[in-house]
Amino acid sequence: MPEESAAAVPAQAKPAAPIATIATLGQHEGQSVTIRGWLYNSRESGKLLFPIFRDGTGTVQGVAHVKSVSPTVFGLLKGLTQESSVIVTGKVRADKRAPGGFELDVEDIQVIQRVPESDPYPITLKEHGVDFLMEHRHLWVRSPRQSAILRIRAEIMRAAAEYFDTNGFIRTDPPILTPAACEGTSTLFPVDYFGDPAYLTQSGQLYIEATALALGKVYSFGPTFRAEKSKTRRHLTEFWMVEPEVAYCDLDGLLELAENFLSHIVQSVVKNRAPELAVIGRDPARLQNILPPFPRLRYDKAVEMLNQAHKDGHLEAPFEYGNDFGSPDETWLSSQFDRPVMVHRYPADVKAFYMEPDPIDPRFALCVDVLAPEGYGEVIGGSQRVSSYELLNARIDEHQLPKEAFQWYLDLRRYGSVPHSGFGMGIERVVAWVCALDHVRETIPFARTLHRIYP
RNA sequence: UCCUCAGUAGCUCAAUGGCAGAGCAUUCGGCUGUUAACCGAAGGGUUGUAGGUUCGAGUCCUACCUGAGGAGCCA
Repeated sequence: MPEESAAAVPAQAKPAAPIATIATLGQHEGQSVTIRGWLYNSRESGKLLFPIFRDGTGTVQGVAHVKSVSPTVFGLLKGLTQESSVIVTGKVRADKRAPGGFELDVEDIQVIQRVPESDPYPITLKEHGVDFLMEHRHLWVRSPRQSAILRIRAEIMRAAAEYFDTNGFIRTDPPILTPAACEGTSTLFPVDYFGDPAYLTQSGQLYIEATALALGKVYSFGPTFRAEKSKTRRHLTEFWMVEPEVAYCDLDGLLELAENFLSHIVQSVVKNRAPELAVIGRDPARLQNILPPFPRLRYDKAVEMLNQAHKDGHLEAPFEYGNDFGSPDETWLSSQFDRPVMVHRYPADVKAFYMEPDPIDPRFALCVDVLAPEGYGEVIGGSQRVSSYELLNARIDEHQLPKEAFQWYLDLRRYGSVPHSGFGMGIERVVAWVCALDHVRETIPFARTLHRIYP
């Protein structure tokens, strides 16, 4: 700790009690412990005070009676302001009335910084609007609900990396600054690269195809950027994506990978983040059900379902065969299953240039979209990649992509081309689904959306 | 880019074209088991901006600004 910080602590005797976190108070029942945190809220009833402390791991209610603590401690606690930082010592006591099962009988307290009444903490315990909360995101993340979501996000990211790291994948992160588009240039953020145009990556896929042909099984994990002017509950301009790419893997192998990967992530959250799921009110029963195999659904069959749904009045617009699914279509489809549904073999015309055509019927692409249940829609998009040099070359021409920029990508088909497959999974959409959130802006510490880049 | 909705106290929201209001927060007082504690009192306003209609505009009209939801596109 820097000396300035140490000097800011009131000159009192060091607390004799061991440091503990609120999440592990149950291990210290009957003992005195020290909590380092903040005042979340305070209820006062005359000579009896109920300060609620938080420390990032949870919240606990303290109890302080005027006769049970020193006049100094009582004076510090009485009228203490929300979010003042405190180091508090007290005895852990089991109490049926406490939401977490334990209370803290306060013995001593140091106020590290007292929030002044003249400039109170802006986020009260009452309701707030979206705009206000996003303007104060740097403080909003302190709320128990937001903290729990960020803990679940961290678990999802940890479990994703764990799955690949323990299944023979090598992490190879692609560049974030790129010379050209992966699929067209309209949705890229341009940057000035020493006088030359460059762009922030919108997918690492092309690069990890290269490392997959070097290392066999690889994955990347990092931020991606899309300058799409989308204003919906599932879009961010900056989001995190995890992308595996596997040499000698076909579409069937990719589907197996996707269902095993996704269920590992969800089961890890159920196992390791049960308290957080409880804080946000998410029923773990719906998540425990997310086990392989996931249902497979051909595009043709999905279209039949959508047409029937339109006839039955569940969907407003009739679905036109050959199109990609719109948001309402995806939402309806994904709400028909109790686990993620894997829609495969879309018409090649509506899909990306690098997707391998189905040898049985080349009008369809060997691709898959994994739609999360409960109406959350697409969380994974992937495909088997074109492995033929001639076909890929022709596709690049058809899509009028700059041939020069793709020479290195074509090299992958010149020298030892093999069937290979991969997918991308958007972390924020998975977090939104696992946490049952209304909007992805709560799934990332500082969301970047259209028209919002502060704080 | 298009469609729809919203902007009033620090926050969440009321106010038939006719005196600018409430709850929370803040301040003061009360309360020995409170669970977004409660009870009493006080302070707090250029109604997003600029025009217009009207005896009179928070309210109606026009433009703009800001935000939200959705479409398209995507993970």
